[in-house]
Amino acid sequence: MLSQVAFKEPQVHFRPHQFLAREDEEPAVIFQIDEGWACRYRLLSDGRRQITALYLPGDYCDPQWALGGKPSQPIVALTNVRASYFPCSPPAASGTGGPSAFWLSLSDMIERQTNWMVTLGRKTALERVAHLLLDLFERLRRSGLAYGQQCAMPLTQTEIADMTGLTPVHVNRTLQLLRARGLVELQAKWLRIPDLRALRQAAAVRNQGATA
Amino acid sequence: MLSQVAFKEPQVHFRPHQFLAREDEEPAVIFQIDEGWACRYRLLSDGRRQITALYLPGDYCDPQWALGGKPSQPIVALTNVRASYFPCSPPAASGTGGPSAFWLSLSDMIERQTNWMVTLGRKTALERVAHLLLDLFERLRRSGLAYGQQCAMPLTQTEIADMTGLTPVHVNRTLQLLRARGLVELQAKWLRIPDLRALRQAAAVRNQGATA
DNA sequence: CGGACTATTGAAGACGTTCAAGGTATGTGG
DNA sequence: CCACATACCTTGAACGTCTTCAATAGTCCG
Repeated sequence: MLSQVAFKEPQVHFRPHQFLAREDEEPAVIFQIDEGWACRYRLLSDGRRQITALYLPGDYCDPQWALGGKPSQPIVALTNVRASYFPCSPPAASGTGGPSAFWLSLSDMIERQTNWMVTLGRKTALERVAHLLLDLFERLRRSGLAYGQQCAMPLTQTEIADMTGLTPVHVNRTLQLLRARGLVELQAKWLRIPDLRALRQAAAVRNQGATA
Repeated sequence: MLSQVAFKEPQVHFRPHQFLAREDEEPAVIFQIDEGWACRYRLLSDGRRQITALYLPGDYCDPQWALGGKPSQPIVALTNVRASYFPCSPPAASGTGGPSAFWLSLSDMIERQTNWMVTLGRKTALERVAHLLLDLFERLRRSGLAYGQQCAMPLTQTEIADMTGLTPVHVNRTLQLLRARGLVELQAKWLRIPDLRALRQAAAVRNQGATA
């Protein structure tokens, strides 16, 4: 599939549920998502699923592959995805002054992963869902994909459950609680956050610098 | 690699509860643990604590610092710790054939972190504690610090609770369950695993290659 | 020997799960 | 345009795992 080399940036498309990478398969390339959402996950033998990373436009997928080793978890498209790709060797190796954007993005991902360990280990359902919605909004905003206080939110409640370590039923009830408290407006795959500060507090996350 | 530097390496010692690094403080050096255990954690405003990484002998602390950015979580010694240290720039940048041991260790750490997200999000108390003990044993064994089926286990039940996202009380009960089922023997800070395969199954982890 | 931390036990309660059913939206082919 | 299928969302009730609170016993170390 990837063998077709184009003149410009090589690009590739995926439909929902299509795999960008499979478990234990040597990755041929690293993707950069141009449009759409994807996720990495692990399935336990009895069907329990945990999503361990979400890839949004601009994200590398997966930066870790540049360090060597096969992907231990599959990556699948959640929506239609358009992506560029390039060889697995780190783009423009470090050493040239500051760390490149690529390595910074790896650092970001590790940081985000660490924050999620805290959320999964110690937070209530409300805090978990709040953290997720907040995370999505702020990442999309940094990429210029937020419009005022709004952004896209294509995840189903089952997918939210698999990110937050809850059941879909309880995610449903938790979203109702968040709506009832006026912390989020969420409908038709579109998210609006009336009061970012309030949601941050509800998510029990450290106050990031940017408040604008 | 780093442990084989001929001339005297600079070394430091830490006592239990002493900080190796504080939050938001520019790290001056990267440590390599020579002896003892340390951990990274985050504290929520109401006192909930989640440990997000455990550093055992041989581990770098923290490899992520080579990518730039300040540590967002403190690192504290759990036991007496002896450590070497060196500047934060990545030791012997990559490009010389395969990735260096340093980068592989970063890759290991990311992998371990991802596995912990699955455990914290989707596993029962028994599976969590089993996973932790298994993880410790296998890491120590790889460093030659296991003796047959046994290894040191200096963590208190409260520390186990802060790793597994449980309460100390429930950790206590879960350990009793593990003992009653003959999956672990644990006393006087010493761990024995009678049947590694059985414990792996109880932990619901993917079967690693090495079974010996 | 005293004090602080660690481990253990019991009882009550909360948060989230499970099971089951019904309702709503979306897309497809006739 | 409708009938139908599939996925997604919503609601209720019962249950279970883990938490919380509280008290006692054990261990370490000056």
